[in-house]
Amino acid sequence: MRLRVTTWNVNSIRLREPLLARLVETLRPDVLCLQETKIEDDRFPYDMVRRLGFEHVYAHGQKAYHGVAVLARVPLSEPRSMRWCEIDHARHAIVGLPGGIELHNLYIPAGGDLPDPELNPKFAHKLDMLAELATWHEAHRDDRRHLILLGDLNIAPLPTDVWSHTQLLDVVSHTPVEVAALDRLQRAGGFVDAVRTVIPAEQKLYSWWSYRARDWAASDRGRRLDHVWLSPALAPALAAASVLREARGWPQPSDHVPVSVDLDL
DNA sequence: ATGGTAGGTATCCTA
Repeated sequence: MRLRVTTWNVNSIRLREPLLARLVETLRPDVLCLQETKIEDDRFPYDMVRRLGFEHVYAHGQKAYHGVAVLARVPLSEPRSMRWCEIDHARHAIVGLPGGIELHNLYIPAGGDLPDPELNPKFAHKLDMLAELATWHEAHRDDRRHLILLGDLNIAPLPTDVWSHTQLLDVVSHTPVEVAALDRLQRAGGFVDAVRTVIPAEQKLYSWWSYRARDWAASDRGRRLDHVWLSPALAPALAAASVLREARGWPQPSDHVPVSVDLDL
């Protein structure tokens, strides 16, 4: 069985119905993981996503901010959420997928503008959530398990994951302290960066472009903030990975584009 | 160096 799993920060699900339809036409993902749905669960557009072919849905959202959801053509098991840093943000959905896979859909805090946890509580929250996740994965690691960790991690770890490594070293999303926190989480689960397995680290690769650019494509000042990681036992199933750059040019776009992997199970 | 845009909400927050 081949499973296509896609992650996409939609920046409001209510505004993206036409783009979700276009994504389904373009990629036909079997599992579509969303972040920044910005809607409470009882108002989630279940009918709309069912019309797009996703019969199985787990939404974990809140009003106006954050919110994650998993839409699937295949059955989901044991849907649940996790709460971190004793803050009630909807940032983490977990579901079981066929083949004994456990999927973690994450929306890591963006972290504000100032990269100093003493002065900026949003940056402190970002580092704290990453640290708590790392500790959790260290404690629960079992290399026989099939895990997918994906989502908007709001960090571009490699020099080629940003348009200018030197100019972004003190910009939140690419600071050394964030990259170290993300590395610790990756090592905690032994996770393989699926997209960089397929697309070499020498190649510039972005999944987000600011809305504020006059011409996002011409300036191309992007960052790779969206990731798909696989646990060691699942990594051999990786068959393909891609970033749908063209989606940034679709009408009324999200500032993020979909990132996908194909798994042969 | 600064400000630029988008989305949700209810007048300013977050990204």
